[in-house]
Amino acid sequence: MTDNSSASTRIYGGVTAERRLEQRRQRLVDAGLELFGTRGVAAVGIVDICAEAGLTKRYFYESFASIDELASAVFEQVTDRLVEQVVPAIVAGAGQDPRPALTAYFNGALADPRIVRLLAVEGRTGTLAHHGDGFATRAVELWFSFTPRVEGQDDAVLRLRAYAFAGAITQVGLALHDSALNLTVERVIDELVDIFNALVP
Amino acid sequence: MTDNSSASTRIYGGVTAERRLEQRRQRLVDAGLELFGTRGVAAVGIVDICAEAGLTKRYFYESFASIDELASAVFEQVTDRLVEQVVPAIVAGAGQDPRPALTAYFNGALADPRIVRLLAVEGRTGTLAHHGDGFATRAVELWFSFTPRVEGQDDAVLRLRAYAFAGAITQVGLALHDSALNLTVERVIDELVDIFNALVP
DNA sequence: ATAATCTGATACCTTCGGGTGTCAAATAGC
DNA sequence: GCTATTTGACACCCGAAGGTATCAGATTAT
Repeated sequence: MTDNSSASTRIYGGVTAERRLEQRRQRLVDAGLELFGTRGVAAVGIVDICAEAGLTKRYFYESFASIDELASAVFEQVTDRLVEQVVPAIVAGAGQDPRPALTAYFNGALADPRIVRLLAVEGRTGTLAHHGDGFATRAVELWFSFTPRVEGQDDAVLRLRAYAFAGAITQVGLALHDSALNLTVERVIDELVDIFNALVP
Repeated sequence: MTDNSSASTRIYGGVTAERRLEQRRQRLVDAGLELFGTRGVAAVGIVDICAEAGLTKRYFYESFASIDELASAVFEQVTDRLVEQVVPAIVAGAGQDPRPALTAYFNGALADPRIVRLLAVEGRTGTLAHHGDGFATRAVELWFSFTPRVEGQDDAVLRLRAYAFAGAITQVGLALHDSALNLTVERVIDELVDIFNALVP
């Protein structure tokens, strides 16, 4: 049963109504990543989003009911893509070599200041706090699922180290952009690998 | 030359006008720590501050020109006190034993969720970003001044590790409050000491 | 060609918070 | 007791942003 049975739905510019809506929605999400990732969620209004997306309010409310709803969508899209990129790299490392995973994380997140800010700052405040917690949980679970359990090792301690490492990566990502860490990409990844090995004995 | 020469300044409730003003200002700063540290700066208005402080707008503008100005004052007071508490502990450790410093940091910052949030989240956004950077710089400089330099060691790498450790502490502080790190205070400090030693070879 | 509908711009209403001013009650000096 | 100052409460204005509605022009189906 296709949606064609609906009364009014035309083809414009050669694209389906459904697809046009989807494109507009994506433009709004892109605008959200840009503005949320640079100015911060709290400093962005609906009109700002529309201006950045090249659309009008009308199309904002077509896809979202509020700024927070858009922010959620942006956060979800960013984190979903990140997991998609990192998980295969973890599998490739086979729980032994952390380098592929860290390289993937670097390319997928640390390389983009907007994503760094979204994860490190915006994901902890306001409505996004819930999503941020969810992402942190996912990350720690990933860590657990790929870290070899040592007999007699306390789980709580492992968990603490997982959070510690997550915080370390995040802070390095922030320092990488707004201050001067005069290091090449390879150098930074090397250091992250060292830190990882230092935390997982 | 005392300020008594001024025309109009009475004693109320047994306290000087100057001191009354100072007390009101401090009540506003306290209210700021409470609200900024729980709801976040962006979600707090002037009337909220006044309600929390038990004062009216009039006395807000007596000491501050805007919410951001109050936020700056709160941040400065918190970080100043923190440095006052931690620096002697660093000196006590004599650049060898990190435990006194980490214990002091724990008691002065990690133990209070409002301060954790202020440092980890609010200090990175909006007007406070500048102050947050300043505090991070102070912390890293402290790290450098008390970390023995190894001959041939790259400064940039040391700097990266300083940021990494700062991020680790911050993240552990966050996890400590909003999720369940089932560990005693002593245990957490023990782990932080271990992580410190792992990062400073 | 004509009607239907999609689009984009803009006008409008409403709410909320910042910021200022006024006023009565309380307290201190004389 | 009487005046002046301090205080707290409240009323008011104004601009910014959210949210809704209207309208002309462009595009497509018949």
